[in-house]
Amino acid sequence: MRIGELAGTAGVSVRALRYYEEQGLLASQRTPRGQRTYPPAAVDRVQLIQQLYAAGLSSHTILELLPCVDRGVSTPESQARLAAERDRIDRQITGLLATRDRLDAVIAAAADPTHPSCARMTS
Amino acid sequence: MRIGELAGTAGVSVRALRYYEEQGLLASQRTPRGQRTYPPAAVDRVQLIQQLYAAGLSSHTILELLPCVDRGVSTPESQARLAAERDRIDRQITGLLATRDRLDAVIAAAADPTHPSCARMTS
DNA sequence: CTAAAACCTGACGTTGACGTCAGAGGCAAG
DNA sequence: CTTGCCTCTGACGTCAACGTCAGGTTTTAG
Repeated sequence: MRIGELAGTAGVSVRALRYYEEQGLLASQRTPRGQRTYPPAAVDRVQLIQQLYAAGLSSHTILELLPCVDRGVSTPESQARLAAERDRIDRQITGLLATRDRLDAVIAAAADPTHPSCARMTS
Repeated sequence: MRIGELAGTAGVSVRALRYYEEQGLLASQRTPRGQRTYPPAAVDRVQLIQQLYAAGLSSHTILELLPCVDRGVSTPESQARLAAERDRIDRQITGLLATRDRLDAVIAAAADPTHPSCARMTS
């Protein structure tokens, strides 16, 4: 498949795919005229990259961990990095849970007429 | 308290506090000579701001939601924004949980000698 | 009183993951 | 053949939350 189709299927921009290649995260075959070609498996690969970006990993870190996550190839360094990122994500989840609960409490307080710390017009 | 003490207590930089004030997130009294002064409650305020930043909210959004979270003052717009941000955080948590589980699986696979998809030197 | 430390206001620099534009070429349909 | 869409490289633009530096004032310790 060509780059436009991959972008549409994986839900990212064409620019993003070229950027991933530039960062060494995504390989491509080239036609004799220089156009990029991808195997179907590239869709999963791109979505994995997106998932790791969404978790706050940088291009550099993803580059280090991709062989590990994608094909199980690992070194002591990548294992340590992997564990470190896992812990970071874990702390991030903990913080987000606390924030969500705090927002929930505010929402509940605003919806509760018996405890309006704010001015309500429901009379 | 002055800005340096607040920064040290709340765990942020002096520059960040000035930035928060610039964004309208943090008020300060001024001495006759122009130095900023804060009440003790500013510590909690700053930590709340930090918590919201860490949850991915922008300065603009925090500005909109701070009266709501901090003092329960709310409008229909801020309530909608609040619910939207809560849902976004919820989806973010879901995604992070999936990512964490994926990393855990990779870590477990690497530590498991009975299923080494990678090359191991443990002979 | 003096020197260090803290504070002030601008204002430019940083970083990462792309967006966007320019200019040139490639590819299937009619 | 040509029209219109897709693709290419290269390079500058963006945006947010600060970092950092310059040049000057204020507060504090001794």
